[in-house]
Amino acid sequence: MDMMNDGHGAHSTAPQPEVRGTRVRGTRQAGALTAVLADLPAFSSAQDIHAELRRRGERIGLTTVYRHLQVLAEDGSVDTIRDAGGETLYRRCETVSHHHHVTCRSCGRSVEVEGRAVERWADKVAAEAGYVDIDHTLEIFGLCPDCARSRT
Amino acid sequence: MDMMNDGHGAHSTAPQPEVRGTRVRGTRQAGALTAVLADLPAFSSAQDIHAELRRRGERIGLTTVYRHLQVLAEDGSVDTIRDAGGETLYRRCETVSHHHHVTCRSCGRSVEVEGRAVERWADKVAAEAGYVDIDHTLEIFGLCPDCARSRT
DNA sequence: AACCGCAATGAAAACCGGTTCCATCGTCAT
DNA sequence: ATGACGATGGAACCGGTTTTCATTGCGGTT
Repeated sequence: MDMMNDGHGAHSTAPQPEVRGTRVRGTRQAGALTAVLADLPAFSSAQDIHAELRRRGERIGLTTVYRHLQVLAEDGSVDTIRDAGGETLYRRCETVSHHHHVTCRSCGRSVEVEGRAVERWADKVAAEAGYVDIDHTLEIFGLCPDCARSRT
Repeated sequence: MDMMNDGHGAHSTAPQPEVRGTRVRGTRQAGALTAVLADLPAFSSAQDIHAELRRRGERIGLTTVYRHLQVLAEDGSVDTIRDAGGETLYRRCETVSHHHHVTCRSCGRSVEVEGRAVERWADKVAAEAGYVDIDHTLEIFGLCPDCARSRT
């Protein structure tokens, strides 16, 4: 049931891990994906990212895109959110600490916001109810200035 | 997503609405589903709800369960959340006003909590970023007392 | 009670995002 | 250059949800 993007469960693996002898290989595809992620300012679906890679002339399979995004998400290199349709969206992570997003439901652009107060609140109410091992998800959606304007 | 309320809230919008002539029909299936929802205290998937209906000897199709849950969710008669696997879970709504849930990730049982403070916070930070038409999703997961105990 | 129209139903098929298989490819240490 | 093994990717698969469409049955009418 649950075991996907958990709350940063395991301690990290460095960007370029090196597990005794065998190390992560630098492939053309991995580099291209990283490059595209660096360019995309908005949360995008794996399929959109794959399409963008193809648009740029990269030869890369959808499977590979999914695989890399999964790993990057575990690393904390990319943030993930679920849109209203349940689809997972990805974007390069800007800040390391825990944060939330205000995302444009039209274009996907988002800004990161601190959420310490909310976290404390969540932990508090959950604890009051007797729950333990608490985790939470919080996403804020709206229309960014640009999209709001062009929608008048 | 979009409201599909007929623009005639004229008379009775009761459990058994009858808007002008022929509209919502009182079917065996609809009743059974409502009954099961009334009994289930935890967030359950459409498939689980369907299984429970069958267990009770009801003849009802999975499609119908999905359709009803969809409508009830729009009505606000049932609350919905997404579990970690992206599956939608349903539960009868207890309080009318806006609220959030502290849900057990093991058994699905949940308690409703007020969230005015969080809402204000969400609206504030979003507004500061220039976003409008703000909406948000917030779910808290943990282990309920019972599940925490039996997990020693 | 018999009749009818249309909403409701539901089995099967379509859909869809995402994952797994596995044969092949390409990197990197030697 | 060579070989081993990780990386790749097209196809098959998976599971939840929606759509299709022929059939059913609720309810008002005759």
